Amino acid sequence: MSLPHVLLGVLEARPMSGYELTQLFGASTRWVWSAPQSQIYPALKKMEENGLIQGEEQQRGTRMTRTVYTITDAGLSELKEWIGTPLPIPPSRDALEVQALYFDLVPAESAKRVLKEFISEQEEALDHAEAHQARLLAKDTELLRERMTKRPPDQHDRMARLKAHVFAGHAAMARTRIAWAQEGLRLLDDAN
Amino acid sequence: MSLPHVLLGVLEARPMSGYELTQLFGASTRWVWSAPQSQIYPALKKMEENGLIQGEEQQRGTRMTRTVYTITDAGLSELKEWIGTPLPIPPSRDALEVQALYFDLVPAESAKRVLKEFISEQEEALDHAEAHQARLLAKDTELLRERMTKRPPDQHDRMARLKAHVFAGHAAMARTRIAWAQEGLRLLDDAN
DNA sequence: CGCACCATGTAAAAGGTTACATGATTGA
DNA sequence: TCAATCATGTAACCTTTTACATGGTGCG
Repeated sequence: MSLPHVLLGVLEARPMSGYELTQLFGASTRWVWSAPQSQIYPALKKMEENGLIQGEEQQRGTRMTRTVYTITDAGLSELKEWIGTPLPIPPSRDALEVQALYFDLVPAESAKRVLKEFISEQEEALDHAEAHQARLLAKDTELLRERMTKRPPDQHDRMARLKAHVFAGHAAMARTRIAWAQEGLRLLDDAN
Repeated sequence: MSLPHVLLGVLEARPMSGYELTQLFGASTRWVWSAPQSQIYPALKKMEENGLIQGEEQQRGTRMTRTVYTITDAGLSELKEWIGTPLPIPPSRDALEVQALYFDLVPAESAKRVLKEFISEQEEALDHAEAHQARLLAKDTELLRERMTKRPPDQHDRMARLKAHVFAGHAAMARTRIAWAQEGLRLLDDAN
């Protein structure tokens, strides 16, 4: 039940088309949420039916139209209510943990290959999170600027710090995971 | 594609019925994987069709039967291959992070309520992970004992340490998340 | 003209959740 | 006899993934 709320959160910054949203959510494992295009267009339609957003058709060139969606008052209050609602803990389902649980069944080399690949992915995630955190603290992202224009300047610092904190968390998690995997490499090397 | 492998991993310890497996995977958000009963029975059937496990019907009382599944050689090699295969990074999809990204839209009190609930869940997870880690290091869990009976004693320490390491990771992640949420509480309290 | 990008959809399948349904056994 | 637990399934629904499908626009 979260995708609509994530979309509302983005549209709170400014109106966007389905295409723009697919770019944001697409491919990049890097942002806080990911969703393919095939999920986004139907979601937008349903949200419009429910009155959470309002689509406006715009002409592009002669015979191409794009629909730009704006969050409605109803959408904004739905979003605010959701943000303040404690959600049920999602069930844990981490395949790497399962693999690690059974590392004793395979040659140390195989297990180490899995961990090393994981470490390099997490290092990339760490870099990305730190970079984004810095950009937010510097108030140097497009969406944050859009959001700030609608709010009194004395709130801008707090907005930036709260958003940066999410990516600080991302980074901290990546560091913890890397340390865990490195300890795993050490354990695998230990003579039995 | 992971549920069958998780089931294989458990059945590597000893043969079990669908019922026993549902107990293990049930409800408890606490173990490494969770799955409802309605997923487990069909999965077992399919795995038997694929020759990964072998079911044996046992009589219970007069007119009740249970099917106990044993991992086959094919199942064991499938499991081992999977354990050594680096898996694609799952897309990030953490609803709390999305909420936190928009905490500036709601009263600090609402946001703090969400974080506090999260902290107490994570504290519980932390306790559980530490306890399980200790139990594994002490070689004091039923399944680990079963597994050790099939392996030379000089491997037992390594088995226990590798499995304990998974829960050490769980614990480390919980600690990181708690620290993150506490920093969030501080930021929310900061005057704008 | 051709290529990169803009723009929007549908369909099929897989994975997961919740609810419904049924009955036997064990022990207090 | 009553309740807790043992034991196994199906059905409907929702979410997510992968793939297919189509065409316009802008620029070099």
